[in-house]
Amino acid sequence: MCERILTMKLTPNELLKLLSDLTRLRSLMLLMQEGELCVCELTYALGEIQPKISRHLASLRDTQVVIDQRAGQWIYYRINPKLPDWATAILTATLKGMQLEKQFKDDLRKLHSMPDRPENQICA
Amino acid sequence: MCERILTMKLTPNELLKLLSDLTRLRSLMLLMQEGELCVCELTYALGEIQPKISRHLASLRDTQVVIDQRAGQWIYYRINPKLPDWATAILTATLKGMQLEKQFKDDLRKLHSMPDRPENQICA
DNA sequence: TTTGAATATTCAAATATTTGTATATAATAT
DNA sequence: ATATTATATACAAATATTTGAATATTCAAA
Repeated sequence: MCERILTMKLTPNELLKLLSDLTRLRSLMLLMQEGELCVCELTYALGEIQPKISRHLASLRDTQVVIDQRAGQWIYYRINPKLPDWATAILTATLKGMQLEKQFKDDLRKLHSMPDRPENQICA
Repeated sequence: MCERILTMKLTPNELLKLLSDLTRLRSLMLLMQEGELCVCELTYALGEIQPKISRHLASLRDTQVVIDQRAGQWIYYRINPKLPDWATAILTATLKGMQLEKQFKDDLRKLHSMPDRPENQICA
């Protein structure tokens, strides 16, 4: 009997506002590249404090740009696979641009160098 | 002898910040759709005051997302044709999303209904 | 050379967004 | 139960952005 809001409409302006913040942008681009990451991985990769990452992920979750899934003590985030085509196209084009940026390369390197990185066997 | 700054690098974050403001977004989308518009056309189509439009166009010009060209008393703006591929792809995808929005359709309709619309024979 | 129309700029006020710090919740292991 | 780890949230302070109003500039026509 648990209803869901299925009619939430994401507008281009809303998505672009979310992408305009560097912390959210970096997080989203890592999710685009890696598929699925937990909060502690993003926190480590970006070198930011945990509440900051959590807050930004919450705004992405609230707008359904990302979805989350708990696995024990970890919560994994990924890009919502049901985004409209135009939104996916914006994210893909943005990733192309980000892949040219030193900061993005550094973020990826940092992520892969994380010690005791939790293993995510969630993705179906 | 007039030198130009040719080495200005637009980053994804910078472009996305520009796209995050609704007035700039609406202006850019009209430019995407129509090719070339002067300040008074954008002012009329968006129903905003002129200084507001001018200010936002200035920020787009300063970052070279758009270029301008004077024709008598009018100044025509258009998307910079030399944008990097990823940036063009973001704008194209955004247009796809905007074309679904009532506001964008209204803006276009308003533009086309403008009385005494200046004729722009600039585009080479 | 004055007038009017189009556009640009300045700047302080209003508004929106992001941040750090502290604290809360939830799951796991002991 | 208690401690520990991961994550979320609240809220005021700090920061950034946008706005309106006034004014300046530029061009063309008279």
